[in-house]
Amino acid sequence: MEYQRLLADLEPVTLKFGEVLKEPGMLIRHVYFPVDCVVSLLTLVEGHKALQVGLVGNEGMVGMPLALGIHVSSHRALVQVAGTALRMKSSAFRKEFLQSKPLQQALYRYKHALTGQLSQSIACNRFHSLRARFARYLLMTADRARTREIRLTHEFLARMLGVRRPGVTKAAGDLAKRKLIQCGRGKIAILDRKRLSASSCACYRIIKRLYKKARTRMADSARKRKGGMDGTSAA
Amino acid sequence: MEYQRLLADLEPVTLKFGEVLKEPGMLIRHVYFPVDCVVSLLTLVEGHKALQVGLVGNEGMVGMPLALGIHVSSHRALVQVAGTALRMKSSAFRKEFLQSKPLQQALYRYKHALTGQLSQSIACNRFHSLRARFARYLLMTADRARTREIRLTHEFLARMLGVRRPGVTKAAGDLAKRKLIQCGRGKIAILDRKRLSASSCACYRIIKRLYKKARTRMADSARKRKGGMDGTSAA
DNA sequence: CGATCTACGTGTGCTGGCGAACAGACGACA
DNA sequence: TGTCGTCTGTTCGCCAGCACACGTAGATCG
Repeated sequence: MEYQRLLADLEPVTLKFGEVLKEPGMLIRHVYFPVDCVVSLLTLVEGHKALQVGLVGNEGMVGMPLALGIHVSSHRALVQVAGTALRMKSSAFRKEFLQSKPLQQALYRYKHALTGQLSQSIACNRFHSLRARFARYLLMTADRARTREIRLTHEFLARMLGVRRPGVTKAAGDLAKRKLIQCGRGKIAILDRKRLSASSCACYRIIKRLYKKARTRMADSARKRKGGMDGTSAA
Repeated sequence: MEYQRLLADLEPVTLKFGEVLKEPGMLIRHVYFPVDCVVSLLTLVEGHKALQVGLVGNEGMVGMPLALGIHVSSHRALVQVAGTALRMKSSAFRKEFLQSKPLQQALYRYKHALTGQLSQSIACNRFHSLRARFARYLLMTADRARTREIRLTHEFLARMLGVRRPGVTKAAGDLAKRKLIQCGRGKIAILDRKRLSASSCACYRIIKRLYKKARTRMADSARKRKGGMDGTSAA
């Protein structure tokens, strides 16, 4: 099987919350396949602000420019939910990538879905209320972390969403009053996924569908063998 | 030379304003290389609204999913400035694409720049004022149309920017008062590019730099031979 | 077990852009 | 040359989210 080579180059790593895997303009040294961690892709604005533009979990890879032959990162990649990932040196990745058609196909499909996510996010940021975007954010993160509880502060969420902190507190308060989520100090638990999804904008479902279309057995199978996954597929 | 084959498959076409080249979810039948026309990539929202997420001129291609092996469009592609383009059947394009490493490289680089444009647009839509975004839009369109005057109504611009029409009128009025632009019925002329650029957000310069990095001789040379270009490079 | 730090909750005034609506102005075409 | 349709200019009330600011409650640790 051709993934034998791939596996040999994959190295399991533990990623801590807040770790920065990539910085825009910097050389990409490794690609990461998240197993149970979640990584945010951020665009830096005016030097200080950093807005989330993409979210990568088990379904994807951090370091996508390499698949296009670009060796420099265009986003900041920030570990948003700690966990494990499989890591590979850029050189090894390029070598495998050029040799394996299925890997190419899988990553091109993923790239396409990621592009769709970006496009949708532009519209989302233009038209949708903070509350809807906040709900979408929670759902997308929970899906990728495969957990009901998210350990993030309002302050952090505000940065990701590009809004003020009290705005997040208010949005969270609203949803908590309606028993869709439950807030604690530095953590948010989803109580009612279904109704939370109804409170979020359609972007959540649209993006979910994009990744569903893009998914292939390949990436998952590589992870299962090496990463000790639980075998359930990402939502 | 390997572009000889490429040229044989390229067919010059005239594109009228308002023409829709692609519709999301539809099969991609042709790819287009704009010569002196400008094409907007739109994301549809809630069925009726359509927000501009990308702009394609001489520097790029319409139908990029094909370069990733995806045969279905993800955006609406709308001709925003009439003009000519070189068109190629999807099947011919795939064939050439798979055979030509330089073509692959050029398009992957372009794809990377386009991704950067999307990322930047997310931040732009979140943080920047209508006036700044309006100025950016004018500059980007003018750059690609290679003209000082843009023939678009406020109504149309409002749709592209995802705002109300009076909002555009106000933004245009502001800039006109300061002699940066001049408004006529259904047309806007840029009077002072430099100061207009200063009024736009940094996104304009950031995106410009992205495309500058991505540009290669290749795409231009193909166009020059067949398209009768003037030889100046896109701004 | 008290000090301190971090995170959450709330308030006030402000503004950019929204929705709707109307009036004036240019231009094409009869 | 008048008429009509399209495009532009402006207005009014409204609200989400901003900037700034202050108070309070869990956590942590000496």
